[in-house]
Amino acid sequence: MTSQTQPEPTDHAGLVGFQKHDHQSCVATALSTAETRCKNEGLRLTPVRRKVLEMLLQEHRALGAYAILDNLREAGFGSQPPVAYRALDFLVENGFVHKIERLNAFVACSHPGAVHSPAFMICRLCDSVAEAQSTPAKGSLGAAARAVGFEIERTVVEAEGICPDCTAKA
Amino acid sequence: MTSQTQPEPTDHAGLVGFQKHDHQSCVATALSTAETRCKNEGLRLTPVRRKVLEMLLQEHRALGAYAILDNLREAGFGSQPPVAYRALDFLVENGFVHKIERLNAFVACSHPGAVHSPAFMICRLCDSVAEAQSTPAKGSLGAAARAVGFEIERTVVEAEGICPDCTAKA
DNA sequence: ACCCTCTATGTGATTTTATAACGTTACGAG
DNA sequence: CTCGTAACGTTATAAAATCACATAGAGGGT
Repeated sequence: MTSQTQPEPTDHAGLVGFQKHDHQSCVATALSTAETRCKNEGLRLTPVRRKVLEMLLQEHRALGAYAILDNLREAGFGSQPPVAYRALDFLVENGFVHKIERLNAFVACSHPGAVHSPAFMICRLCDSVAEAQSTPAKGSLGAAARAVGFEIERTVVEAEGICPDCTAKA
Repeated sequence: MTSQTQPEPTDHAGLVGFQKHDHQSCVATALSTAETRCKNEGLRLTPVRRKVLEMLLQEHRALGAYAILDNLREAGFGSQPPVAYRALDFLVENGFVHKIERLNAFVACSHPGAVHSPAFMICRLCDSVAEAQSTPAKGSLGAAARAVGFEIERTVVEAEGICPDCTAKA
């Protein structure tokens, strides 16, 4: 029962932003980039945190905290919710991972390094998630905010729909 | 204990989109507009649903499902979660209410009638929520979606920050 | 009016998501 | 080495959402 909620060995692994790519090298690159950045900035990419990031990079889709926790347990880490949530907090705060509010789930960042305000495309059929850049302050929302004097600190932009793969299948 | 999680009698009542207005008449108008629309479209604005909508119109901020439920209980309706969630489902499906994903909470729609894709400004200090229009398909997200062939069905756009009122106070 | 059906409501139980609280471990600065 | 802090592990609990099933009500056809 312990792995009941764990995702299947994914077959989405070939997609980033719905496009094929060499997934193994993409994971490896992202991990080592993260390691470098942590070293430079004095952040501690501990084993739990690293494992969570690796797991999320491996899947190009959003995983719930409890799916992540199952995976951690199997890897020999602590098995209580705070273990997963703390690692996720660290990764989110430092921009390695984003939370998808719509799904109460988490994805690895596809544009590591640069500060950015991400936007997501979420396929409601296969659950894959692609990350794009958004410029929320520039559109009508930004205009509205300026008009009333609202100071934007952070934005959540998530589009739900059908990914090209699923469109093709149908 | 039953009203523990209920919101204080609000002092946000004077604001829509962070602007002063005659709140009582705004609530009354919105309610009767909803009634008319339901009649025209054969929708049933039952007592529970009406009560939930009224409650959300009264507060110009997001209420959690359990705060709503407390209020329903006090008004003599059923007191179990599905009562609130079902009313909310109806109201959201028909555009009378929006869910704020960031807060797992609900607000009355400020632009009833027209089909629209809303955007929200959420004050992290006072929790007030203002609704604006967004045109997600027109910005960089829309461009990204078209580029990869993602078909957008629905968008979540939520800005978190400080409202003009709270800025003034600080 | 009656029955029938479909929708909505009420309730208990459970699942899923997230946090609080507290003791222990271990890293890193001095 | 030792001290302070950050990270971890665990128990417990809170908050958000859904499932399952029984009852009540509204509206249509006759």
